Amino acid sequence: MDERRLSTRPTMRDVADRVGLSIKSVSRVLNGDPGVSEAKAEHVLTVARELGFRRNDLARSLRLQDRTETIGVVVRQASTRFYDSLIRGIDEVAARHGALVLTATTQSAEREQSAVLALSSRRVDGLIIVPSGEDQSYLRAEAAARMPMVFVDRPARGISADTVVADNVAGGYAATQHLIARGHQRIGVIGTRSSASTMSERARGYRDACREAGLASEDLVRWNAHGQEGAQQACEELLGLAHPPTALFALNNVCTIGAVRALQGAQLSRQVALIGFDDFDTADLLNPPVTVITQDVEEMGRRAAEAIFSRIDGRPTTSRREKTVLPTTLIARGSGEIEPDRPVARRIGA
Amino acid sequence: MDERRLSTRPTMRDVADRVGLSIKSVSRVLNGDPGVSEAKAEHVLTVARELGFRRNDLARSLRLQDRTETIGVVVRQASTRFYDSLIRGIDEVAARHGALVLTATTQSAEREQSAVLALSSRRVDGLIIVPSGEDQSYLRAEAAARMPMVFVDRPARGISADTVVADNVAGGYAATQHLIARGHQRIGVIGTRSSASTMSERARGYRDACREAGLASEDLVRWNAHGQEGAQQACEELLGLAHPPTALFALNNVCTIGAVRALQGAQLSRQVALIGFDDFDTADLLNPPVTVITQDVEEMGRRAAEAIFSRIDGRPTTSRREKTVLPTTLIARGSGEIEPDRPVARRIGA
DNA sequence: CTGAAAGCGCTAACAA
DNA sequence: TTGTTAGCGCTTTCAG
Repeated sequence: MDERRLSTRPTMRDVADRVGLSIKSVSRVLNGDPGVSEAKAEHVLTVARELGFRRNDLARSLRLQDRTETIGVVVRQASTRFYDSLIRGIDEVAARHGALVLTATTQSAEREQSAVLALSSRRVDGLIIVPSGEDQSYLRAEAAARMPMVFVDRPARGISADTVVADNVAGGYAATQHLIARGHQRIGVIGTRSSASTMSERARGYRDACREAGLASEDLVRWNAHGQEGAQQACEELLGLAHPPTALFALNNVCTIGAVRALQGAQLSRQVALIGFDDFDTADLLNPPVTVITQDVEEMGRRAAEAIFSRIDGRPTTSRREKTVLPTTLIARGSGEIEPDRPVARRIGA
Repeated sequence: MDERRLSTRPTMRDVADRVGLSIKSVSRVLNGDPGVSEAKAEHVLTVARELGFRRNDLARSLRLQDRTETIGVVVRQASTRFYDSLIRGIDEVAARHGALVLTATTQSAEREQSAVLALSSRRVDGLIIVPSGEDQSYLRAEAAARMPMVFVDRPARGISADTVVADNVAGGYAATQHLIARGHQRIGVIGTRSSASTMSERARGYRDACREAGLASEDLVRWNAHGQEGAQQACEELLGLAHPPTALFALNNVCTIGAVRALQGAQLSRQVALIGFDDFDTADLLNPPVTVITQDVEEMGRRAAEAIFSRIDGRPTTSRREKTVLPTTLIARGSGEIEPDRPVARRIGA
């Protein structure tokens, strides 16, 4: 109705003046504190609504000594499915605790630090971080101040903190085992950065399984397959070897899709088996349907959030760091069950 | 090194005391303001680092009258690809403006309001909202206070504000036209909520094209196909009709994947054409590859962010509402080019 | 039931 | 170059 001067938002002062009460009484009403007569409380509420009052949580949190009822999440935007499920899990728990979840996404590992520190400066009550940078020692001050924080997917480096991860080694082992059991002797691996712990652990599981079966492995591992194109190229290179692998193990989502692309593109005389780490929406719709190792990312989010809130609520022996390792599961859909040297059927259509 | 008492984070006061300077000088140094001798500045920086000082941005923003250098984004977690690209576009622009992008995701339309208002109470400088609720009039107070806000994907209801949307009608029209041009006379449509403007507009485009071609349309539209399962069922129902459609138009991502599932599952004697609204990662890997209508979601994010910042920076004639409509593009991959009554080729493999 | 005063951590305005 | 004072909007004593 009335044209306010210029983006000045009403304060409790304004409401109090309009109602003819003290600012404190207004505060009480607006926070549902007892000790204000029904009639006056009603009036305050009405006026607050008329004025479009929104409590300034900056001021409130400042006064409340850094309780912002907010937890910050920092993720690098890459494997989308991972992010989605993670947030879903976190949200579920945070909602129960009445906290707002604020996510900052970073497009590159370099920006991780600034995003995290920005959140810290805004005094979030806790931090859930999917580390993408090489080193998290920049969080030492927060650790010293006992800010609750949990690292998800990979452990932090340069600092000790709670961690929630999948059992990547076991997942890599299971995938490889699955292929070996079907007779594969040459299994190619496509991964992004060998420096990322998730990647290196999945590869370790692969190597363990190969060693146990008495197979060579190292010469069939291709790192630095970045993006779908990179993964596709790495696969094509593997498939072009004089003595090519009969099966592939893609260490993440993006690599898997790149591999599918490579396999569909190449005119191969033999079908090549494929197992991918991490599930994706259309995995069962591809031809052949893609066998994957899944991790329960939503559960990772839930566990991470629970860890945060138990620290926030100051659960007893708070100083010990906890590392939660969640199991992985193999979902057989077809691509991982292809046997070595199985001839390719005729293509559909044209 | 030293064990702080209990999660009390150091303030400028602490730094000042340690250095033997006034709090104001510390403030100057920490904000890169001029007027402090090189030597003392150096000392301040060192001590601040030792203490693990992080400026309290709650206090800073409070003092600075609601400039938090933060913009809030509210999305409902549903079509993941949409969200990802949107944030990427927003981040790009926000980074140029030195602002932090904080995203609150809601798992249901009902929580949209509380997430938005929580952000508003935290005094973000601007709000980018992908509305999922039916009514946004709860934002009247923010509008009155001239808080910069932009609605993306759908316009707001109950309030007038800047909007960035795709040309959904044109997209729906193009998809339908494309099918009609290939001889289809019965085109089925699968959508979620007819109350969502995106959905209804895409359907309008469909109807326009049908009418122009003199085709009946209404009896082949199926609403309330929620989730992949719902979409799949709706498709199966359409395909089971006595006089089934020869082509399908899926109004969003999820519907498209559900449709693919239905088409793969059904043992049809004739191939059915399919066009989906909105692209997805593996669309070109499916069999047949899926023809889609794409919208440039990243650009939507960029435009939205630019609109926000131009309001924040108080660009002149600020009071007019702007509606940006971005074009859509049809990407032909195969599924949309199938002609009516084309027999199904033999399936690969088993 | 109601209110006055103090202060959370910071910065702008104004001295010195 | 440096420091003092006041106050952002709120909540917590502690009095009326």
